[in-house]
Amino acid sequence: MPELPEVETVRRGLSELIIGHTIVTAQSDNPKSFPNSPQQVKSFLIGAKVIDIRRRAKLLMIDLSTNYTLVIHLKMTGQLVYRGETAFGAGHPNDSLIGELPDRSTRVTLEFKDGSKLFFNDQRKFGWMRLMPIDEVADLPFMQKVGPEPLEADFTLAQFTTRFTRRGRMSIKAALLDQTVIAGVGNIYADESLWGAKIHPKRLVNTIMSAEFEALYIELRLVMNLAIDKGGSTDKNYVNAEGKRGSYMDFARVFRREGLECSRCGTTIIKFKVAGRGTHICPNCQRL
DNA sequence: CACTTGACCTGTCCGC
DNA sequence: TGCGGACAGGTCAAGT
Repeated sequence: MPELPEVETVRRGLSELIIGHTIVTAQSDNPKSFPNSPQQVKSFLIGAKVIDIRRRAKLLMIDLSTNYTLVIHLKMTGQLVYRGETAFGAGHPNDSLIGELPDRSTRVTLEFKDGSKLFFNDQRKFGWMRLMPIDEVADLPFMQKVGPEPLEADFTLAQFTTRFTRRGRMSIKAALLDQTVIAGVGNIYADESLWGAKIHPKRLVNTIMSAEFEALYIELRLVMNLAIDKGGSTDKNYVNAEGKRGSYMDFARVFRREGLECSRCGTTIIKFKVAGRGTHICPNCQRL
């Protein structure tokens, strides 16, 4: 499930692959995945050149020479995979997680002038891409209320702690997952950072000590930066812009490790539900 | 207003 | 082997 590190990995990969390319055709099989009208597509997407690719929280924005942008949310199973005409042809040896494209989960296909293509795949159809004027992005309700970027250099411990104060009666895990508190945290990095900070996910925010907030602030940034270094986490579906897996799961300390030993104390890791999400902890390191 | 639950989807896995 | 149901989780709308 793409969270901040996965979306950032896709952003970096796509930046290398499609900036400067001109879109010549666009096809979609599903209006929910790509709701724009044919007229909008013809006027603002076809013939447009890719100028820049940005990320905010878990959203990607592919900025175009028409002053429009493709805003994209991958949700749980979305993939953005680029294929050159020859580099990843059928049967070509590579370590891609997926095969020939398009396949049955392909929702949108963009073709560039040189014949290469960008595929938006999404098994569960929760994800979407939407063409809109660049200067209207800031007006989206989500953009109005989303919290700060946790990896920005100027994001301080004081800001981090303050963001939680209005969520005092919520569990710390629910607050971490709340995009209006901090941007980009999902289930994987919530569990991983709480283990690192030795905080039980059900602890109410107003019981968290300042030293624990400091540990969580440090761990969250550590874990997300490591995940970006490793190209993100591939649990089931996630792949980067070349269709390849991320390797953070090889370094995960609790996520999807129920039944295995905690690397810090040897206690068996357990799984249960918090805030409606599958949650993994070391019951010895993380206590209520 | 603060917070929780259900809906959106489809593929996979488990138990009978 | 087939089948029903639980489960996976990001976000928004609806409900408490």
